[in-house]
Amino acid sequence: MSSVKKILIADDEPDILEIIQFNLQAEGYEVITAKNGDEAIDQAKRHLPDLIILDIMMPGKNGIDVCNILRMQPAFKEKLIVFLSALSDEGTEIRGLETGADDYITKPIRPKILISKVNALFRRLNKEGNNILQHGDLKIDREKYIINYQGNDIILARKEFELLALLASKPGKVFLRNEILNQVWGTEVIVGDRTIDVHIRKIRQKLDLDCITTVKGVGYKFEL
Amino acid sequence: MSSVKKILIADDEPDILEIIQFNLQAEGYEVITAKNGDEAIDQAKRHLPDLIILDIMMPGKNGIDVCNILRMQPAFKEKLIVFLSALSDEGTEIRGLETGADDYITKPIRPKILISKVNALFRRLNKEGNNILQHGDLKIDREKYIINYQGNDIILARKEFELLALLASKPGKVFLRNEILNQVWGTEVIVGDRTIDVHIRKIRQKLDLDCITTVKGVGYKFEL
DNA sequence: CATGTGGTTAACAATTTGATAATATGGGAA
DNA sequence: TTCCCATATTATCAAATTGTTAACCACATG
Repeated sequence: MSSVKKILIADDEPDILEIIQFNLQAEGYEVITAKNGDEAIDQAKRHLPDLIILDIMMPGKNGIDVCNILRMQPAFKEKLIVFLSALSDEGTEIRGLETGADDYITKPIRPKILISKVNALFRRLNKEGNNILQHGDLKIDREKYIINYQGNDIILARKEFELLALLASKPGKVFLRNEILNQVWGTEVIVGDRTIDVHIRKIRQKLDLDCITTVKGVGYKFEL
Repeated sequence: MSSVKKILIADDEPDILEIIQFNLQAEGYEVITAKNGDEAIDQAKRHLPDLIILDIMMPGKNGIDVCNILRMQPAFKEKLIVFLSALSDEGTEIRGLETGADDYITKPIRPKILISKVNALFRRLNKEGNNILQHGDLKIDREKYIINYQGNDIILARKEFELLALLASKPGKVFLRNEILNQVWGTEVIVGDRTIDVHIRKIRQKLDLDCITTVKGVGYKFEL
């Protein structure tokens, strides 16, 4: 299973904020809120949400402005952005879609439809074949062969990467030294026991983070 | 520019069919129509449209049925499918999205919004496999076999071009040497391993730009 | 036929990686 | 405490991988 998705909602009407937040949380999403455009940009940068729902009509920076600003930054080029607005104003709706939003939701909010749309967006995103493990601030992208911790890319050598990816594929599970050898080195190759330790060491060193626990006499496990 | 997109519209109400057809054609799309579900499936198979707009309420097979049937076939797994229905019936709307539709348009049709949505859908789709790849100052025109960097055309030989185009088709993704061989050279041909390196070298040389990263023991990736 | 281009390969250089040996550390049992 | 054992750490070296250059062949073109 992939990790919990973060959703940022920006709207100046507290009622709407609450309705959406409630429904999305009930669906298992992690929700962050913002009461205006500037706060939305702030929160977006801080939390790097997977989906951003922007009300178009907001005091100060409106939703379209926010979208434009965010889309300029690489971190938000590929994120999902959805607009929210009153059914009536057709003009802004069009501008919204042209700006590079991924969908459009009209008020009044119909919770079930909201949730369906959100689910559909994520489903579509996942189809794009993402191979990313995420646990907290740690992202392991098996396609890009990149580890990212708190926004910084960390480069691991092949064996190191594969070892970490294996352990992180089932957080909490203790992998026996044998399992590790089979999965990472294959059944053909025979290497000494210390070899694993050395690789574990290098991972721990490069990721300045205590995420691999030794279970003495058994093996290693990944956890935060 | 990429090729003209084909759109199939299925609705049992001739008026609506005509409105949509007129507007989309005015926007430069190629339009195919169907008056019911069976005809829609027929036309879809014949023309392989890029986008299918299905009215939910149709005599015989309804839109959801059609969607389900088409989605079963590999050729339509990745195509865009959009539902069309009266604003009122919330239940079917949800079922529609759960079925695997990409969006939802409510009647009455508002032409401008319809067009914006359609454009937005294609824009999103084009982010992936298009004929013109653009990343920063680098343009890769797969149709014309031309690379343009900061306004200057750069001439690459065919293999060089195809190799770069492949890597750039998924920025960040690491392509294994095997993948590269299969995609650029085909499965029949067998060439030595150094061949890839040499082509990579020539690309790096001609594009005075550090955009190809070596991932040792794994492959190469494109990124800025 | 001379010339140029594209594609492949061989040969060697440069670099990185991974395995091992040697040694240190730390927790638990006697 | 002292010993034992499993793991941690470090440095080192061999092997694997990639980079670079030049040479070669095929083929098209004038």
